[in-house]
Amino acid sequence: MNAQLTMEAIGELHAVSHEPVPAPADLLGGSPHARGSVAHRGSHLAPAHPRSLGMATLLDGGGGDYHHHHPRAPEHSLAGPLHPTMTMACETPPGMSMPTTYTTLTPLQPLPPISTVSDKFPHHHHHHHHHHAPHHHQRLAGNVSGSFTLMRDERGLASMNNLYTPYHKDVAGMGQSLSPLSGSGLGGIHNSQQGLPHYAHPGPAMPADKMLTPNGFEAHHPAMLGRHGEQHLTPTSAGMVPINGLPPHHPHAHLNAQGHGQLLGTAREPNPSVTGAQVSNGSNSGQMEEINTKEVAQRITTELKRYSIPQAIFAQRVLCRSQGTLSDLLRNPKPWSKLKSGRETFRRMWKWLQEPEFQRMSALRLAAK
DNA sequence: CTTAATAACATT
DNA sequence: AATGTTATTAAG
Repeated sequence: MNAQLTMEAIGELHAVSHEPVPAPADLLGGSPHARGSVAHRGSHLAPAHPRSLGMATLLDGGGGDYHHHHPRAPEHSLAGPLHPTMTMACETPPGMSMPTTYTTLTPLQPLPPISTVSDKFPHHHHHHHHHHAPHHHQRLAGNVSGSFTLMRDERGLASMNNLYTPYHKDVAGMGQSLSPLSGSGLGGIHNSQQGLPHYAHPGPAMPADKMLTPNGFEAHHPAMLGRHGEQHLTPTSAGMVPINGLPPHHPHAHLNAQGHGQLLGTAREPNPSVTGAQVSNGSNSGQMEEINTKEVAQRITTELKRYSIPQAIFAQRVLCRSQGTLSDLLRNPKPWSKLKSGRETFRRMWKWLQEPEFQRMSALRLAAK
């Protein structure tokens, strides 16, 4: 049964087929969604070309064939012990046993640069206290590797290999660059190349599958406002494996310095130059200051599409909300300042974005319906 | 703010 | 045509 449960849970995520490739420029074929009118989401078109990702390489280890334990647990039996870090869904599964965690510290690779930092899992999300003063806290990149090291076999991960495959509307078009985006006016993101995501390597430099998958190691996001140290997480991705020669190479164009004062609420500030924008923020998992809801919304949307995760699923498992809510939030994110209780929802989204692949997936397959 | 229900569109 | 997703809207 477990198997089934598990599968069911992860069943949500089927095949994945996306690529960091900056799509051609489909620019949402136009989803004008005229409110109150017919003809809404017109068409997402732009059938992406599914490609085999190397994501599997990430942590496929646990093909997900061995399930034992959990004699009971009828509904949500969370087949996998997650870290206390992540915010589990709303309901706390009764039989939550975490000791089972086989913290398989995969040795991964003996990264050269890493040797000192030894291990230390900076996995202390949650906990809003102790902040490090803005001193020179130069964290070695190595530290990062250590953090990822703690990824343990997640059978659920297997799902990553093949995620959903429902809509292929294509996602690459938007990219997380967040352009001007205007809450309600323009809505014209025609910036075709706006993408330039971290993996903006449209070039012909990918014979087979050089850049693995996005691994979602987006360590930094511009969505946060307020001050944050800058932690250059160089996600060497534990599972990155020696496939490409230059994994952590993100040609970010960090600029975007807005942030302070007003959280572009109505977003009427077309800041095209802010395209890439990523800087500030980074290590604040416990409590974030202001979250650029707009950004987060966009990002979430992108990621969801990237992995073909239906809003319903994400909303329910990660946000503990309904699909409609999420849809609305994503479409009309209100400025953090104006949010009251909705903040939590956004927090979760933000948090999710911060999570590494593993956790993200785990969260998704938490309670199976 | 959120849910739940539903219409509209997309995909297979 | 069937199934799946998202956008919308009314109600709590």
